[in-house]
Amino acid sequence: MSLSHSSAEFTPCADCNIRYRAVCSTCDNDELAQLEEIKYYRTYDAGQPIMFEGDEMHFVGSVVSGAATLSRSLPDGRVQMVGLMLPSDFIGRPNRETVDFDVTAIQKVTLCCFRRKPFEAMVASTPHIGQRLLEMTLDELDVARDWMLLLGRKTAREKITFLLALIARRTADLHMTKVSEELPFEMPMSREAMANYLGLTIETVSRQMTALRKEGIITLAGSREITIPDMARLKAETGDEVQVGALN
Amino acid sequence: MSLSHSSAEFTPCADCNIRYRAVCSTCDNDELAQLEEIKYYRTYDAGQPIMFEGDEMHFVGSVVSGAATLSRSLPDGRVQMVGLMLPSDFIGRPNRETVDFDVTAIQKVTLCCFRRKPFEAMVASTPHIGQRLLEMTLDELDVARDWMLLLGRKTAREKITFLLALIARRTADLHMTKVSEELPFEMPMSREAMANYLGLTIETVSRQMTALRKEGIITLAGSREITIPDMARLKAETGDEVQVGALN
DNA sequence: CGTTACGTTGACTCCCGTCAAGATCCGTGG
DNA sequence: CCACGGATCTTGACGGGAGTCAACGTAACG
Repeated sequence: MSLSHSSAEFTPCADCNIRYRAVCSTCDNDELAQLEEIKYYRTYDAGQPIMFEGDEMHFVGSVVSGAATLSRSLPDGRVQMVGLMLPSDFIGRPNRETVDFDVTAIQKVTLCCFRRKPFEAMVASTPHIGQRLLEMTLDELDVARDWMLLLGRKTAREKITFLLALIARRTADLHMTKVSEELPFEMPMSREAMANYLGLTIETVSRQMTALRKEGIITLAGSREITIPDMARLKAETGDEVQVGALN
Repeated sequence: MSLSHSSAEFTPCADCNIRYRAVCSTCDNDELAQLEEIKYYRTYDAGQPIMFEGDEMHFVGSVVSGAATLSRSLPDGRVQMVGLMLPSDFIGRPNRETVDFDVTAIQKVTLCCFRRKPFEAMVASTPHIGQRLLEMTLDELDVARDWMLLLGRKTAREKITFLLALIARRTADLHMTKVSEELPFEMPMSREAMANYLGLTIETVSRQMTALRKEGIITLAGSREITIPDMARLKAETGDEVQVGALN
């Protein structure tokens, strides 16, 4: 038999790399012990589906490592990414029977899963978890609203440069490099995923990438190895910054 | 002195029309009494600003009647609506000092306000409120994600017909009319608000409305009085439905 | 009746999507 | 090791949908 996922080794919560950022970050030791009872790990390879829209939701859980996407589609096949789930992000919704978007691994991803029913019981009995979940959900809502501004009002170039700046910044944060100087990073997603994130076609994504390269705003080595020689110059293209030197 | 808002008569929570849907819906009598201590009403006329992005958030609260919008903007003035707040919806975010979008009344709106600090204390001490707030926030996130699909992937015509169907349905729900037959309703927002909702220009909105009128999909009496002779026909234009009769 | 805000319509432009052809990368197997 | 095939990415030609700019209509209101 070939499962679409595999189980991974058990890590004690105390040693977990997302211990202080995930839904469990405000739990005390007793609460962690309870969670440890109902948790298990799963990993999915890049490209593998994790859940399908309409499926029964058997578990909820946190992204421990890697990346997954949430996406919604129209009946004719158009797809829009609606969530990019990175380490510490929480997937699934308590008190909801079915999944309401497709969840897909875009990199090899490890999830810390909780069976839904016991988790719901814990949310009800453990205010800490509910409070943290509220905080995280409000943050996600904020992100979603910025994303709406991007989808509704930004040009293709602004969308692309915004995404590049976002990923570059996150990579820099992760590696503790300073943003001031030359910034090389790897794009964690395909052109198609970028297009679905930004509400564009892959052709437009590709053309914009080429244009940015030709203008020297980015350097490409292969399609995913990107260097940003001048972050300010990139940021100036996102539409988010006031243009200081602008005439009028 | 002319304030941008006025205070409204006090209504006991027990008599409130959003008693069973708002953030307080799961509160018991004691908890309601506590809320009643810190609540006050405010009304704003159509078009009036309620909060500005960046302002200190002095209060949070529920929409009791009327409608307000949340919107984000780019420095050059482009605007995207990111929330449409209707009766029972909750405005503001506990544990956040500043407002992060503009809040504007689009109809005469009455808010049931709670001073932020005491409300935060209640959220911390009253699990009921936090749980309800979590539920409502998750619902909003769902709405935001559908909205992202609309903004990123739908055509102008699909956007418009979706919005018309949405408002028509909500009006029908409110008046308990059956959706089967001819459905007249009033658009609660200007062409500009529609454009900001949909990520379009007012000209495109106007043109699409005219086109729909000429095709007999809607009837217009004035710019806001709309009748839908055949709901199925409107829905078929939204892109959300599988087209049963479609060849291939 | 003038003023002002709001909505409609037209002419034109251009950005981005569509369709199609190549190019590049990569894993698999002969 | 190289050939093959498929997936992914790039590039080009082209067209159309939606934006821009401008003029005009219409409704609301003092």
